[in-house]
Amino acid sequence: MSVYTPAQAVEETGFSLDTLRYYERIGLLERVERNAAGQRRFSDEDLGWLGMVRCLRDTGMPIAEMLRFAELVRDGAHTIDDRITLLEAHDRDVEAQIAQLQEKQAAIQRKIQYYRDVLAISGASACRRIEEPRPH
Amino acid sequence: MSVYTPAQAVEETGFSLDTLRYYERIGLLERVERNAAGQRRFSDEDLGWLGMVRCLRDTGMPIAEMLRFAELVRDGAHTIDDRITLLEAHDRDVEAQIAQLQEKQAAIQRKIQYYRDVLAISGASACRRIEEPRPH
DNA sequence: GCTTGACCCGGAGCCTACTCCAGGTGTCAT
DNA sequence: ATGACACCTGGAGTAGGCTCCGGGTCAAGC
Repeated sequence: MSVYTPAQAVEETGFSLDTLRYYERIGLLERVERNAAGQRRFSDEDLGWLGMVRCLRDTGMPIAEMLRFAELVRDGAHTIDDRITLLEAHDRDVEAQIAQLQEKQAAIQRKIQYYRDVLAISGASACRRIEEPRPH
Repeated sequence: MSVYTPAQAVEETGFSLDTLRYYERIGLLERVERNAAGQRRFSDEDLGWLGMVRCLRDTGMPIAEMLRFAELVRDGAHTIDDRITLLEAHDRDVEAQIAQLQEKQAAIQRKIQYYRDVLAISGASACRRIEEPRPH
């Protein structure tokens, strides 16, 4: 059970201090404790939650939906079904993102190979003229 | 060698008409032909390029970098090395995105499983008290 | 006792990538 | 010939997600 200064929270979470304050303002992060001087002291729980936020954010969940999730968490144990439903939907979403990235990546790699072929042909001394059927 | 009305181009590319006009304005798409009445007539080449743009956009390339790529394409065959370099960098970027998504997805799935376990335990009649070590 | 540095707050500003608007034009069916 | 419709233009506005600013407060070292 330790506490963390703002600088330490930045270090641990990878969010900027401005972002942490922003998340607190919009209610994505519950009001963080303050010391006597009014400075934030983050708890392990805060950092745990921020880890979850990072995970959701990095997988493309919009803030509005993270807020819905935060609300469910705040509302207690009887929302666990709903949390599962939300996370499952997001999981499917991430799955789709991965599939789409892989598909487009293959296209990019084909394009790279196409360019390599163009270079190889134009470099071959026997063949000075270059056909460029798809010029981009 | 066919031409496409704006509505057909929207259909084929999946971009909105506003987006197509926006891309033309910023130079991501070269000036599209107009008919006598001033209306756009998209060519196969335009649609091919837009396919590339969609691919790059969907894999997270920012517009500024797509503009760099567009410039290389416009500058002709001697920029093919640079195009390969750019696309290879992007390919690595996409690879990293996929890896990161997979990693975070695993964390989400663990969280879902954790919630399922909580439900299972709290549902078991022998055990009314719920331990929630990580309450989110 | 004074500066430096880390932090506070509310509010304004910014960047990206569109998206919408107002007013106008050409085409076609009724 | 009169709508309805698809489209045009330049410019303004929007949404999401931060990021920066100005003015102020404490604590610590010199």
